[in-house]
Amino acid sequence: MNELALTYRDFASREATSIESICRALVLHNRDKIQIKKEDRAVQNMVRIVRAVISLSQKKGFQGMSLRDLSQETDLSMGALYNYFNSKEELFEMIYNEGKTTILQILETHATDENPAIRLQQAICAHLYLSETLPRIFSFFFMEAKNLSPKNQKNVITMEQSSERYFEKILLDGIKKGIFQIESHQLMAGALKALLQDWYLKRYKFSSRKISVEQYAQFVIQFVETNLYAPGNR
Amino acid sequence: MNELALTYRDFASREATSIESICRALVLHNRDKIQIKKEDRAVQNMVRIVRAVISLSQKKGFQGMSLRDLSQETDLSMGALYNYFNSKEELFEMIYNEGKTTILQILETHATDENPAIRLQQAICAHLYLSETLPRIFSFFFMEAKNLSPKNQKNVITMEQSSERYFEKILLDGIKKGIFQIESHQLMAGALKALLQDWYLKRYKFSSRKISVEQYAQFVIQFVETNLYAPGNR
DNA sequence: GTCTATATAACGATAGAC
DNA sequence: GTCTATCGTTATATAGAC
Repeated sequence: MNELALTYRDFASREATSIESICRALVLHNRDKIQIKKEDRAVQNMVRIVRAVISLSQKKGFQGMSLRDLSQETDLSMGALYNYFNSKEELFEMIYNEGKTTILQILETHATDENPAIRLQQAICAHLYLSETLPRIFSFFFMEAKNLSPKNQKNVITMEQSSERYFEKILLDGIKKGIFQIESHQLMAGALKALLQDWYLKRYKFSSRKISVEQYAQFVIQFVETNLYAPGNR
Repeated sequence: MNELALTYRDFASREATSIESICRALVLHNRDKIQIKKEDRAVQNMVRIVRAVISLSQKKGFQGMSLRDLSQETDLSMGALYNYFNSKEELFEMIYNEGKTTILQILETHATDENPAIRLQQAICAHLYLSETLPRIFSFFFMEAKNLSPKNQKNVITMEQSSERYFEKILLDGIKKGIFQIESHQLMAGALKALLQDWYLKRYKFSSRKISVEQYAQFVIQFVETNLYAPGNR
């Protein structure tokens, strides 16, 4: 087995990403909307709320989740919930925006090598490891993006495509430096993104087959690289 | 450009798949649930209903779609709608089951060559062309499968995985005959499925880049085949 | 076969006691 | 800071006129 450019262990030790850390940032960024004064209590309960939202959305969709469902799942009354947000829609946007910020930040932190071949491997690993840590957040974003209000719909495209553009840039750099031989960096980046998404959208499949995230990273890198260096590629 | 094992033109001329034909089958299979006696009228209005369901679900999800929305979009009153189904959940299941049957049938019809290399190309093309004809139905299935009642959840897995298993079988056959050299036919089939799903889940992307379904078919075949014949493959 | 009108339940959201 | 009680609205579903 080849060495991975980034191991899950290394990634996990450098990034303490969790729902907790996202919720702390979320509380700080929305101090005006959240009426609870004690920060620790606000974060603590927001964690329960976010966990419940993601879990219930997975079962019936965000629109299908009622605030009574949410109240029951969090053991907070309806009245209490409304101290943490002003409307159901606002709750969605708080979660969405905070997750988006966190994810994009982390992806850019880990792929830094100046050799595009290595940078590509780092980016693939970082994306997979992050979605391994927060699989339900990733699939929540993918499945519920349509619930964003029209004014925020632009951001969806930005989020959905921004990581793809990041891969495109790496591929372009590799082509320019004569390392990669490919015809369409756009199709290639899109295909790569599809393979990365599969990891969190079909989680049950991989876990039932006992495939680890590092094994899958290795597979994806191999699968893509075969096409980057094959001269017959169209 | 290599010749495709199956062109879109050939596929389209053999298959007259459309929402209309699916709705006709749907009406016939649910004669007990639909109270409209004249078949033609039933089919005609069911087409409007199904189109509206898929369109509204795309915007706000099936759960987020109210029957008032549906009434407005179809120009049928609430009362009239209930002559076509007995509950919102039943409507969902009628559409889901009928689409599932149709799709699986068609996929199996087109990949028949005894050479696994060619059969694989045929299956890839058939899957892409069918999802090109009915893109919104495919993404409806993917996004809304969670709305199935628990007793039908088993079927989801069957539907989601049955086409993947079909690809697995082709790959296994190719390995046995010494044509393909791959380590894990399961990972390979999964990756292939992810690439095929990308076509209907990210439709806006491909259409804005003016990539035709045949171009994408060519790309996917190339992308996968490079890995089937590369001896370095893990 | 389709309509209008309505029954009944659940929804998001708020007010005020504690 | 959280609760209970309840507001006004909207949901699914049905009944009966045409």
